[in-house]
Amino acid sequence: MKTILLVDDESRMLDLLALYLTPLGYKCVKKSSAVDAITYIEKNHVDLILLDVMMPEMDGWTACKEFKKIRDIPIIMLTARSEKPDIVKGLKIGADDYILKPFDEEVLVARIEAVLRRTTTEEEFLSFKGLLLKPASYELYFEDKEILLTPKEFAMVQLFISNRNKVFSRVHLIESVWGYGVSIEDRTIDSHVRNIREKLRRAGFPADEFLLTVWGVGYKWTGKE
Amino acid sequence: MKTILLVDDESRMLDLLALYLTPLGYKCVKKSSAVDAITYIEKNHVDLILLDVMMPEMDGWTACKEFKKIRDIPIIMLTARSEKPDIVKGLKIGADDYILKPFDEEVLVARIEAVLRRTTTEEEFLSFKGLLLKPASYELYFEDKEILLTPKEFAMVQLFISNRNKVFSRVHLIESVWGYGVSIEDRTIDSHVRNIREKLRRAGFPADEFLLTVWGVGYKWTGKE
DNA sequence: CTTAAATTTGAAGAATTTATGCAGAATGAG
DNA sequence: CTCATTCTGCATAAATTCTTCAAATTTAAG
Repeated sequence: MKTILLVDDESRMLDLLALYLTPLGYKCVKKSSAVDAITYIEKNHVDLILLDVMMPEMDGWTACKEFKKIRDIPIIMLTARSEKPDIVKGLKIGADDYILKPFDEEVLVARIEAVLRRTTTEEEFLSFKGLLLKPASYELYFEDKEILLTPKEFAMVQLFISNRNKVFSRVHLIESVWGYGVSIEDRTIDSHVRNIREKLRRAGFPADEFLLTVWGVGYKWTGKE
Repeated sequence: MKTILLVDDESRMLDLLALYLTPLGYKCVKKSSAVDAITYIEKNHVDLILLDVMMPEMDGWTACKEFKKIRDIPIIMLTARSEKPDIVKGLKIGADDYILKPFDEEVLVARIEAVLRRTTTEEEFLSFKGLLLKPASYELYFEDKEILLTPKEFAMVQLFISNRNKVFSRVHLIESVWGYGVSIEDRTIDSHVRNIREKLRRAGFPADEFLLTVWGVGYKWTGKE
């Protein structure tokens, strides 16, 4: 069962959304502020966030960025404004889609399903030759020894391990880990790769055999099973 | 380079779309009817279709279904800002996204890139008499032995193997591998060809039988299967 | 068989890309 | 606010690839 986090300052809207979605088999969690939502996300599993753009304390754009910092959960923005800059803004910040208010049930459901369909690939944990990566708790182990990774490092390792043998260009890495439209120097990627290798090595994992440099192209994690 | 097929009965709209997209490096193909579009799709590679909903002979919904029958190409519908139920209709039929008219350049591009990013499939591979080339991982094998290629070498081998029996002039090779407008000596091509042959030969693959010199013209990769 | 043109080959410098050390900036916790 | 961590990116060195030249060789044609 998928969990959808509803974030809106109007309780009427929260009720309405839950009314539509609960009968379809979604577990709905209502939060009336971004702050509450963040607190919830940090400790619970959420499959999708429905986020109202216009809220008093923290606006939707800021909230969206904050959510993405914590974990990469798909976000659909609910916006009353149909102005184009906002749409672009949302997509660049990392929103996966947006729905214009007022909406009708069909639009809502179609959008939600579309987003879930294309983002649902999360696994409980990833393992690779003694490495055990738990996305939910942000933990990485090598033979029961924990390797402490920073958020960026973790995101990169996760991306690599779940896409083995695929070469990622630095641009691609930036888009995947930092998000669309973020400008980061290529050398910064190198720095993170170095740190990852270092940490893995120090834990006893032969990083140099698996996290490879593809000269002139990017990096890839090699190896089968 | 990605190819975008533009389908609209209004030539002004076709021109406008192409005007936006061509400078961004997309190859645009304009068709003024769904029928023409279908004919084109059947015989050509297309990465994305921008499809206007309102057209005289065959409407966008029908067209969308017809396109999907031929091949699963991502489709973005261009739809008037008024009709909301249509959005659902489109998504259910198989459209990947929609753009409301009138749109501006930023929205258009953001949408297109978003769709391309999430529909671009990968991990095809090319094989040829014991050779196995994997573009996604930048790997080339001959009978389970890996052959390490540099970026230029890899691009050339990929080009040759995917265009067997076709003669490439040095000028053509430069345009394909280095890109338009890059000035490179013809001899440089020869050097790369030599290095490729050398590496293949050393791995046990009879390169001299397949990567042939066409005297006075260029090079070609020969062979069927 | 001879000659001119094209290609192959060897070698080396040029150019590009990556690794690494380091430090300031940004971020987050208390 | 202060301190610790993380992020970012520069500078330099090291590694790899790219490009070109020129000599040797091969090819096509008369």
